[in-house]
Amino acid sequence: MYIVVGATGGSVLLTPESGSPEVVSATGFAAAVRAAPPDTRWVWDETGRWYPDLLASGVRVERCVDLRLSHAILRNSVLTNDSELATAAPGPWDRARVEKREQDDALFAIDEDVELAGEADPVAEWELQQAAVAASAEPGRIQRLLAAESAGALIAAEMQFTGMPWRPDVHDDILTALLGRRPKQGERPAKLQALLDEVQRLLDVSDLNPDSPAELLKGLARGGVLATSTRSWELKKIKHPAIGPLLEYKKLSRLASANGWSWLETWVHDGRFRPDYVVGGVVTGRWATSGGGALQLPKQIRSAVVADEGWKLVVADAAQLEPRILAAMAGDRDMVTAGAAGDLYAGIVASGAIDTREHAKVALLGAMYGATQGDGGRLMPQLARAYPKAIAMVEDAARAGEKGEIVTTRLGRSSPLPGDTWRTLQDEAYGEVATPAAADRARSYARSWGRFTRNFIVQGTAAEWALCWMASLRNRLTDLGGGEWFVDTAHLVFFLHDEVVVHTPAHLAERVVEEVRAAATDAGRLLFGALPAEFPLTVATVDNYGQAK
DNA sequence: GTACTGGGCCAC
DNA sequence: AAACGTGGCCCAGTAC
Repeated sequence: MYIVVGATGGSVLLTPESGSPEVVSATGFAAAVRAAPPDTRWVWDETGRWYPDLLASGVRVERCVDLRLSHAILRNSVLTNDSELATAAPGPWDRARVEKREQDDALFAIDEDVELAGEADPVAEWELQQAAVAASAEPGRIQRLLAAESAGALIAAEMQFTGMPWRPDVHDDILTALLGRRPKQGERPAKLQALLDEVQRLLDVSDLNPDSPAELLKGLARGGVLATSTRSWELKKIKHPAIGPLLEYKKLSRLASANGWSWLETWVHDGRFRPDYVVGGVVTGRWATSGGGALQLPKQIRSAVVADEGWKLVVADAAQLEPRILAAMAGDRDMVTAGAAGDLYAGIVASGAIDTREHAKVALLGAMYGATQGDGGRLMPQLARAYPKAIAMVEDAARAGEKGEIVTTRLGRSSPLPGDTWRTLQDEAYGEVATPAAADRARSYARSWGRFTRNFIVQGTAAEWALCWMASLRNRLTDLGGGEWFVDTAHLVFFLHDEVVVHTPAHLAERVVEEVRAAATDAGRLLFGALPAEFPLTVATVDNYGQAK
């Protein structure tokens, strides 16, 4: 049974599947959720607008429908493109998510432009969405995607609520060891200054400014070092005594500016790092984060993520996820078999298709990214001979993109159409006044969009697998129990594309490991049914995140 | 002061 | 080895 949640004035309007609507206060809403049967599906406009307050009141929601996220999928999906929802003009359900800051300003207060009584009525939208799914050629497919996306929204809110355990003292120790003591505002950390002094001395350029690429290039030139750019991998090729300390300066300088003391003060509070996850924030369906750079935590500082006393971190990542997704969605049994024993790349070598593991890896990555040069590009024909179905699938996706067509993931997330510039360029290339240069440019843009669609189907389907994995894991962790929710129970605290971190009481850790693996099997079945595609995990039970991998 | 862009680098 | 996908963030430089 579902209950649609809407706002009316300062109150909450609850419209159940059967029975009459009810108006409750904000606090009454939390009580109503607590009192409802646990399998109630709460249908609301946006999870980030309702769930944080419920969590703060100690109320957990098992299932929801996030109408905004679902709307975005249904509007674009080829599986529902005939629906009333998809053919209507863009409306309030197409707006961007409510920013967290705005939510803080006005918790249950309603903005004029998102007034729910009118055209943004969640009851009407919910009906349109159900109709769109029901009329779809494959309702089960899109249904699973919507369920996974909404579960993801709940998980994102819960992870932000609990936060990832973070020890500022350990972080500070790491910074101090690498950079020296925390400097005064506007000063360079001691070790950075020492490295810079050395670079300037070795180049004999006393005013070299390392922090501006353009200035650095000029400074290097004055010291007799001719570089074409200041990229680390370019500088590495140059033999000069100043290059070593310069590269070290760049590395440490990045750490200081991106994840240094000011990051710590801004993003870690009360021993927790609480990133703002943006579910479906990437076109492919991957998550993004806003603020704190949670998806780019450098390995250098991961040991500051320390389990609480008496707790453990279970860190699990899906090994070679994207190539396995490619094999499974293409139904390429030979490639699936190559991955069955554990290491897919080793399996490809064992099958005789490619000579070394390293070559197998770059060839496969090249197939998914659209490599044309280097080892990746060179090995493609070999890979295509050994695994024709898998390679044909990504090649077809690339050809579709080059023609400006839409491609779709396993569960039904469709790619956007290329923009106006793209179309104009293509049209010009075939027009009356076409020049060779225009044709080249058009071809280059077309190929570029082909690489996007090629990657979209794999990355997007991998994102679906990861959502199903997490959704299943969340249910399994709930079933594990252990006491008061979050206080005594294992829960997700971090997600990174193909990797999860569970914070768990130490005595539950072994069972969490089993559930994480079982959830991966669930995800494989949800996406690929009976096809025996393996999605092995690397799992580590550790005291700090730095010990994993 | 704010808004935007490009260079660079971190993650997957 | 360095060109091949998705991002975010920081910084410097520039335009307004």
